[in-house]
Parts: sequence; structure tokens; C-alpha cells
Amino acid sequence: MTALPKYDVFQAIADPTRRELLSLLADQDELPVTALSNNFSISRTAVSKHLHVLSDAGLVTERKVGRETRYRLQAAPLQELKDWLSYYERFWDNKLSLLKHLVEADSPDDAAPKGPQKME
Amino acid sequence: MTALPKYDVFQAIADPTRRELLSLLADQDELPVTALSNNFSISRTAVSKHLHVLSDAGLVTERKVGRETRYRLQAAPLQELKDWLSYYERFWDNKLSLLKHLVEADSPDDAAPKGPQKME
DNA sequence: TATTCACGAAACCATTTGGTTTCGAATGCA
DNA sequence: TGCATTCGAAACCAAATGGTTTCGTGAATA
Repeated sequence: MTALPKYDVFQAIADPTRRELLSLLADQDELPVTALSNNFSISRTAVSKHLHVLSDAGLVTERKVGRETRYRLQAAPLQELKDWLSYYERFWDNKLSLLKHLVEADSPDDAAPKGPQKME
Repeated sequence: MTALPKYDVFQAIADPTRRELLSLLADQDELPVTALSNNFSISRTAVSKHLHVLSDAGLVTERKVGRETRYRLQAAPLQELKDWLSYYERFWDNKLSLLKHLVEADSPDDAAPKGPQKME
């Protein structure tokens, strides 16, 4: 439907219930509304609304299976948050920010080391 | 005043105006209310309220100088956001997450992100 | 078939939020 | 001294938010 409101990522994660929903979906990979709402004291309808907000922000996807609607985490939009954060990193975490900046700057596809290597 | 509401970091950054305020303070290091409010179309009082929200969240500090109140960025509380984010990083940015995890593990300030070790 | 289950839409409600204008108190300055 | 500047508190307002209950529909099941 893509209605008017259109929540962004910042708004979507502002609510504790919605963050908890994301956490649950991170664990279980796919869950229907009722299963999710069992983790809260609020009504199923309220949880459903929160899920729609997350969906608006692109943080979850819905998929109808039989009579249930299953939700799945879609973490990619959090990149926007990460980008925003990275701008402020130098203001408090300056220890390794340069190294991390370099690491994240060039992305030569799989440069991850195999063994446990201590930097420093 | 530090009333009941007590805004957290997630709420504080949810508003675009407040994010813009943080951005301005990142550039200028210290600014009074009027100077800040000149960047917006809303009233000085409204900006002042936003600043109080940021102050509640610990993201700015205020300091009275003569008849003006100067605000300064305090980025440290964003660490909480960073920690929260790091938990979800592996769900979309898995290219260098291992290396970055090792790098950040060495930082005394960086608490190890909690969560299940469901490494793909 | 009849019933139960899963869900969303709708109507509704209280509180929060983001904004305004007004006013008064300090502070700086002519 | 007198005036302008800077700001916060207060009162107020409209809209958004987070919640509820009720009801209808479609899918599974006894």
C-alpha cells in the first residue's frame, strides 16, 4: 500500500518494542505475527502495527503462508544508520577509527583473515 | 529540567531536526541557542526544546556564558547505538565483519556485542 | 460442514510530540 | 539609567503515536 506516513529507519528503531521484534527475527529468521506477539504483553494487533512500521522502513519483509503472515528480518537498511554513525565516531572513539576507516574504505571482497590475529 | 520522560539515544536521534543539530555542533564545537536556531525555520523555543531532549539523552552538554547558553556535542552515548548496530551487521555486511570484530575487540571501550553465534 | 485459528481493518482513545505565542528574568551595552 | 539581547518557563494547540476492542475474512481442521 505504501501509504503516506513512510517511516524511516531512525524512527523505526526508536521504539523498544520494535527493536525487540528485530531481535526476535534475528534469532528465528522467520516468524508469524502470533508467535512474535507472544513475547509481549501488548495485543497482537499492536504488534502487527509495529511490524508494519518496520516494513515501511524496509527492515522486515512479509510473506503470506496459508493463514499466517510470516515476517523476516531485512537488515540492509541499517546501513544508513551505520553511515550516519560513522560520521560521529571520531568524536569519541578515536583509538582505532583510522584503521577501521581504512578497512571499510576499500572493499576488495573477502579480505578476512583466517586465523585469530592480534592487531596492536 | 530532567523531568520524568528521560529520552534515550534511540529516541533522541529519531527526529531530523535533532540530527541536524548534532551535525551543526559537530562542525562548530560550541554554539548558543540562537545561532543554532538560525539554521531552522522553526522557532528558537522549539529548537531549545530539541536541545533539551538531546541533553536528556546525554548527546549534548550545556554551559552558560553570560546571557547565552552554549551547547556542545557529546558523542559518547552514540556508543550504545554502535553496539546495537554491531549485532545486526552480520546480517547484511558480512564481507569484513570478522576482521572488524577482531579490531574492535581490542578496544577497551568496545564491549563485545552479545548475541548467538550463528555464523552462517 | 461447522468450527477454530490467524490476521488485518476500523473505530476509538489517551498520551506524547513538535510546534506556537506570550511573558519575565538576566545579562550586556549605549 | 535605559534599552536591546538571550533565553527558559508556561500555557496552549494539532497531529502523531501507541495502545485497545470489535468485527469480518480466509485458511486449516474436526
